[in-house]
Amino acid sequence: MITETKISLSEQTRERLLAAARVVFSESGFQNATVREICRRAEVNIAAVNYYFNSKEALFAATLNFEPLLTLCKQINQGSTCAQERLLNFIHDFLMQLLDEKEFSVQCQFMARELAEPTPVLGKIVQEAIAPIHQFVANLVREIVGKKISEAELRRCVFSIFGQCMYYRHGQPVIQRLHPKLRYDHREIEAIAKHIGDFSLAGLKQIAQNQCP
Amino acid sequence: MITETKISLSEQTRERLLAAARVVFSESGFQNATVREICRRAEVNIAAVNYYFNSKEALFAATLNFEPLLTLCKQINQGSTCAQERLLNFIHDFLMQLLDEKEFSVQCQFMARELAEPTPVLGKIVQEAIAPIHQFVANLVREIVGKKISEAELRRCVFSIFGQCMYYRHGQPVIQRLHPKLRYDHREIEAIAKHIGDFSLAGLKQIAQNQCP
DNA sequence: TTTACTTTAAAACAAACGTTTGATACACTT
DNA sequence: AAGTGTATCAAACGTTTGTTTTAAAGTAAA
Repeated sequence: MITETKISLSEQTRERLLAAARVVFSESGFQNATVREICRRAEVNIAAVNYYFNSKEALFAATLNFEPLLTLCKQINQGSTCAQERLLNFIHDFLMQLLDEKEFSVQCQFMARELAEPTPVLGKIVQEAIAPIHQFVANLVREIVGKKISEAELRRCVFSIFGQCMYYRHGQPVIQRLHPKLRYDHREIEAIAKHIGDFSLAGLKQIAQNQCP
Repeated sequence: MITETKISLSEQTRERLLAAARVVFSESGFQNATVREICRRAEVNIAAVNYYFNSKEALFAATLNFEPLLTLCKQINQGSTCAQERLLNFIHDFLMQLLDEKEFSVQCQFMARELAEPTPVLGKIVQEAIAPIHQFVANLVREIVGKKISEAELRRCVFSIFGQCMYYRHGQPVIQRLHPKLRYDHREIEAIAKHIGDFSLAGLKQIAQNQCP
């Protein structure tokens, strides 16, 4: 049992490091985040990063866990509603994970940040998270607009939906200056989700009409 | 006249510095761009940056010139077509400036980059460029959907339009991995502009219906 | 207690950054 | 011809970064 205590102590610092890393990385991004700041918040020595993980980059990779994002897609797929309804649900849940600061879902923010400033682990993130949920939305869109849509146009529809969602996160520094009073509270996120949902469904319907006139 | 020669030589290095800075800043962003790289490309000494400008930041501020972006808005306003048509024109021209690598319009890319990684001159950029063109699009949207729309909903419409456009630039590293063959040539940009235009006009019509049922 | 191993700690390392220095070359004025 | 101010240059400065080192402390087994 003493062994367990020792391991658990060691695991404690490892976990503290991971927790602090998640926070700092999501706040400052991979590049701006410093190992010193992470260790300071975790209250561990600077050398701990290279002791438990081998590098800052490996620590960053270790903080990645996109399961909640992917289970979101699965759960929505299991719901037996129509494609339109599922798309609305996805937009809502995705925005919640993306914008709600209270909810613990830093993974989504990593994904968002990676779009703008790619890090060495971008490949992993694209493969494990971004590609699957893009595919998920692409499937929904194809169901909605019909199978006659071309690959290129389908891709643009997916980009239109993600672009609208991501702008609220990417543009946050700018949006904050344009509209200082705007806060992403629960009510605002609901309103944004409804807007993007309505806007996109109407857009998709138009694209569908363009395809088979 | 000898004085003129001397001054013009001096101006030459100053201009070479500015030109190189525009390129490097737009390629790598403010933070990632190094003074050494800028000077290397301009073929001037490192000290030139702090000699002609006082700092890297002031050099960056000196590269900013949003006139072409604002004249774009004015030109579109002078056209006497309907609001829908003017919005389509704006989306097209904006995307051209944003995505076309051949056309020399780094300013738009600065604006885009600033969204994701704000620099100390973000305030200036928001004030001089982003706020005006957001206002420009907001006016167009209000013309299209009618005056009953709330400020909040109007804001979301503008974000939807810019979000769609910006995603192609912000998401470029990711998009490149998702669709390696995709290139932003002239034809592709035209297709993107048409897609976002159709998608958005349909979205706006839907929002208008929501407002006055 | 002694031994072997793991974990922590402070300090130093090497590299990269923006910036500054001090010397040098040049053009122009007096 | 001497003096003045400007432009350029190589070199170094002071920080900050991720990483490594080296030794001490702690822990479990012999």
